[in-house]
Amino acid sequence: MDIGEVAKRSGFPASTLRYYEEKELIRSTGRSGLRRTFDSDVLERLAVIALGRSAGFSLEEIADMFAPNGPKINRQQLLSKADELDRKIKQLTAMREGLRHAANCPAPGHFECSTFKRVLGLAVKRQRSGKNKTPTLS
Amino acid sequence: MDIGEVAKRSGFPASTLRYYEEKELIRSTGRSGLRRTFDSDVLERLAVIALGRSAGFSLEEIADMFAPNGPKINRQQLLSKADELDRKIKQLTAMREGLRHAANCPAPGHFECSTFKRVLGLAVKRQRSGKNKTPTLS
DNA sequence: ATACAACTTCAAGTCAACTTGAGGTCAAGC
DNA sequence: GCTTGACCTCAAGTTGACTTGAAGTTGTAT
Repeated sequence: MDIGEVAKRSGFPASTLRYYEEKELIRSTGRSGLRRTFDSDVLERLAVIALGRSAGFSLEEIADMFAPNGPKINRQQLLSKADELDRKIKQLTAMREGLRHAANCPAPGHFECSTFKRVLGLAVKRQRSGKNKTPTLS
Repeated sequence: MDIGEVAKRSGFPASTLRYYEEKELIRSTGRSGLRRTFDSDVLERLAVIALGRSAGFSLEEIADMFAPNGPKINRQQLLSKADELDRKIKQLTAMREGLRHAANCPAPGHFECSTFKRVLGLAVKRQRSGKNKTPTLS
């Protein structure tokens, strides 16, 4: 496939695909003349990238997930990413419930509502360990 | 509390807190001399912000959630944010499972593994409708 | 054969979200 | 009463993730 087709099928603009290739998140399998040709499995990779981005992961983190990282796969890293996702999922779930509650809570300043607070309390439950990227309440 | 205390308790640097105030994501309740004073409930707001950011929401989107938006609360908006979160949670769950599978899948190129692909297929299941921010497979 | 739409590179531009720095103010402890 | 450290403002700088533009090349349809 050429870049235009990948663009159409993935939803990413061609410029982004070139950018991703430069950043080594995807690979073109060759050239036909000047033009890149892509193997169709690039679409799956792009799906993972889209997923990861929407989850708030940086391109670098996503690249890490793809990384063969030496001769051995870094299962440990994958698992720890999975755990990270797990925590994020719990937080998002709490936040979702908080929003749903807020949406039909009579309190005027709905972010001050006690139910919402409680839910948040659960979400932000002290998860500090060394240097964490995202700030947490103490 | 002064800004230093908020910084310490929230994990956000003071510079970020000033920035957030400027962007009207948080409010200082007054000044003591030059110095901002914050009400302790700013900590909850900051927790929501941290949560939202980690979920990949922009500051603007988060601000929208806080917005009283006229005399009436925009429940509709909150609910639609909740739904958005719900979709995101499903995607993240799929990705988490994918990662866990990949971590102990014998396949060499683990992102090419069929189980993982299937899981992804579910995650990215056509959710297009008008202009969506995040690219999707067709 | 010619046109032209779709590709190419490379440099520069943009935007969000912060951070840093210079230069200044102030409250509290010695 | 003076030093000092934590605060202040405002402008400019940084980073990640792209996008845009200029200038050139090429596959494909007429």
